[in-house]
Amino acid sequence: MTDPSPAAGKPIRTAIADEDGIDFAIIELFFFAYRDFTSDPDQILAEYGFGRAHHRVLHFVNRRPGLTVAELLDVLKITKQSLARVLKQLIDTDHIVQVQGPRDRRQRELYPTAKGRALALALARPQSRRIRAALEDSGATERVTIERFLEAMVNPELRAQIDIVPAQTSGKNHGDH
Amino acid sequence: MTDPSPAAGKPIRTAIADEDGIDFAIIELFFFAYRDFTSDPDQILAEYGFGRAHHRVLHFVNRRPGLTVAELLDVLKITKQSLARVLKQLIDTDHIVQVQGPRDRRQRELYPTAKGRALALALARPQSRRIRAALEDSGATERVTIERFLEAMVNPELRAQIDIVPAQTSGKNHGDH
DNA sequence: GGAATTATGTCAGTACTATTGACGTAATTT
DNA sequence: AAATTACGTCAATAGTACTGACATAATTCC
Repeated sequence: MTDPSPAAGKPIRTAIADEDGIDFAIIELFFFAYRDFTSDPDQILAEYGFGRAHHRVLHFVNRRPGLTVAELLDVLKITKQSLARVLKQLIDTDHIVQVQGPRDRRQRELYPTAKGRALALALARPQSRRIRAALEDSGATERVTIERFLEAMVNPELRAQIDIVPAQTSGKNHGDH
Repeated sequence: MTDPSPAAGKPIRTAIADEDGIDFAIIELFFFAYRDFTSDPDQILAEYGFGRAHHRVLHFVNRRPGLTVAELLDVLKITKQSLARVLKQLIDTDHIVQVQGPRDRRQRELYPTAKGRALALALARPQSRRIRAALEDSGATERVTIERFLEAMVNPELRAQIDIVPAQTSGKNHGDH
């Protein structure tokens, strides 16, 4: 069980290099960065018995209040069934409310409650703090550089969704490219 | 079921803004970017009946050939039980071989086979392509800026692990800080 | 040498997130 | 009136993770 079976291939003892010009450094960093990035809210969510799926729903309902279930499914790229349980829990715990669509009464517009808004903020706070610290640490004076890079990492056909994000109520906006 | 129950909070109709200076733009971009970043290898993995966990194991075994099971657990920050199934499958399919530790015979050093090396490369290729394209698209001439930012996003105590990555066989290395 | 510790493997049970497929209801569109 | 759309729900399944417990072999400590 310890030694490879006779048929098995021989062990390769050299580390994978930048063969074919593959950027292993950034691939790996992206993994570590995202894992730690999500670990902050995970701890808060656990107190509520929630998971990451709840976070994502809560985030987008706060970002685009009034979006419909179909729109939410499209943004999250998950199935109706996957959303169902999570959304139901958020509604039952009074973090999100459904309002019948004004034009189309089949639709359910999703809005955060004050409670849901507060939780979304609490979840985002440590993430934002981490980002700010990282920008300072790394000496990236240009926040925009990071923003553009991340946006360029997203599939082109999805970038439209991102730009849907409404103009902020604060004065800050960074153009609608 | 459509209208909120009487006890429920009222819907908040304004989008969450940069309240408290929270960087929602980058939070959201990070989510989209990582999702698309992982979607490329996911498709390849599906052909083998593998998932993301297999990818991560394969990646690190290729990056640090000869690491032990304990070291792998430490890097991935998962439990022995979570690793077990995935590692077993990779060994059974001849992507990874175990070699008894030379000094400590309790240890199992993990090495990729030629097959495992090839799969790791195939999985990394589209990811690296996406990164390169994103750097060009976003006009980020400084790859290092992105690298530093991502590294700064990682928990400080974990950065040591990242630096363990051995010097590449190619001439390229970026200091061993 | 014997005891404690370490490295690994395995078993049982559970949780969360996700999937596909099917079906039902109400509302809108054709 | 018929077809389509939006939503909700049921059943079954998969992948990844968890905790806790236990076994074996090898090493280290006293």
